Amino acid sequence: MARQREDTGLTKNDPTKSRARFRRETPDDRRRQLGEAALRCIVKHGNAGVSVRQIAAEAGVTQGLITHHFGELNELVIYAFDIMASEMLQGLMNVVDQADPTPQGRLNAFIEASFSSMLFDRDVLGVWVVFWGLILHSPKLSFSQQREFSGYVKAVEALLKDLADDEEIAVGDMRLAALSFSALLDGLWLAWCLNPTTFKPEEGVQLCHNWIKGLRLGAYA
Amino acid sequence: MARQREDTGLTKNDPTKSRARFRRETPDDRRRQLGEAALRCIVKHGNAGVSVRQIAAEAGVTQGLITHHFGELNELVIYAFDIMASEMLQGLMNVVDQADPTPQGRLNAFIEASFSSMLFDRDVLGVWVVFWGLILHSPKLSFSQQREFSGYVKAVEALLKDLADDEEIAVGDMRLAALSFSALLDGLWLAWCLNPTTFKPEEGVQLCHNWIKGLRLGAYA
DNA sequence: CAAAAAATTATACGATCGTATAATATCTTG
DNA sequence: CAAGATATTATACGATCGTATAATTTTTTG
Repeated sequence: MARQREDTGLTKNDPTKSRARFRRETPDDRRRQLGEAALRCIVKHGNAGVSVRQIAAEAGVTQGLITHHFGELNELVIYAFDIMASEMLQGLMNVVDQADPTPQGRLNAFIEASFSSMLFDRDVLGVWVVFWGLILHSPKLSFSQQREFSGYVKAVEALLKDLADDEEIAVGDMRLAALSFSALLDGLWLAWCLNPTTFKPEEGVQLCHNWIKGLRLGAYA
Repeated sequence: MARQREDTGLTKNDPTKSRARFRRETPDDRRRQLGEAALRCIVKHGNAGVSVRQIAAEAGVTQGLITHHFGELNELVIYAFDIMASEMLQGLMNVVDQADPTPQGRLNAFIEASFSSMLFDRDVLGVWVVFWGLILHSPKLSFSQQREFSGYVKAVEALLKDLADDEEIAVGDMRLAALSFSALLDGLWLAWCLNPTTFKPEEGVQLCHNWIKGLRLGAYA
């Protein structure tokens, strides 16, 4: 029996303008498009979205392109993770940099942004959860995550250190304090996304301020 | 061309003793065995372990049994989640109940157990991460998780309330305080499992005590 | 001990999966 | 404008997936 031709699900890659049937793109551009398509697939279908065919279709391209540009699917996944992680931290720090340039103002902006729809979003968590699962089983991806997490905690540590310096708060180990605050943020994020009826984002903001009050009162001296 | 017979991968289900080729079990027993086999598969292979064939092989049984006892795979997954979640909370509370029966002793035991290998384990997180991913896309599983999380936070709240009553600590909203402490624990757990070099479990315990010190100093009044 | 009940196996079907290979189309360059 | 470089498509292969169905085996029961 003859094998049936596979359906590519191809829909896009419009040359738009010329009569060409597809457009050639710079490897960098195409890789970026594929990375972003991968993120959209993960948002839509979770782990099931991590698939050569689905991602290629989402990018409006045939499957072979992924092999061509990334060798294997896992490499595309790592690339997509780096896109997402860096964009997220970038977005967060942009908000901070546009805030009132006092230690208090910057930290407040960081907290508000953390509980805004930019991060406090089930779709966003969904993507992270998929990556966490992969990180636990892929050394390469684990390495990327370590870089990302280190950058995040360092940013938090800088914010807290500025506050502590400004207000002369005694803190024994600033790295640990930053770790604690990061963990609080992540934990609240996780809890809310898994079950948004548990508490309101404003209550999350309040709890962050309570944590900072503890810092001010010397709980971490 | 004739279709090739599928390999069942069957290895167990020994009748051991009689000459029977397989053993009939109570539906309850078999369901439990399949649930535990599912958890082992998830530990070993992450999301990829959630598969009828792999779970059946792990349980030493053929695939049809899963359809027979659960109808569809998703139902088995929900059952496995309930097994894991209830065993975890149960194990935690057993430790607490065997501790020095003062509010301080019980809370300390809870913290120590949270950072012991019972929970602070990459394999354990790996299972949770898989379930989180499924919870975000399965309403039925989401419902199970809400029950589980509610029970967990209530337990934390009871521990904190006993401490606050005993030491006459002012706490504005005990539910929110418990939510914060739970989030801290979860966040540290997540961070450490994804990258165990970030901090030492003892440092995590220290951070919990710092949080409680903040509570004592009135940060949540 | 025969017969009914139901737990379990056996098998099949159609989908989708990741990757490899060769053909083809587009774009750049001389 | 021809020709080379390579981005892209087209196609194939074998594996695994979830579920449905029917045959078989064990166990209970009358």
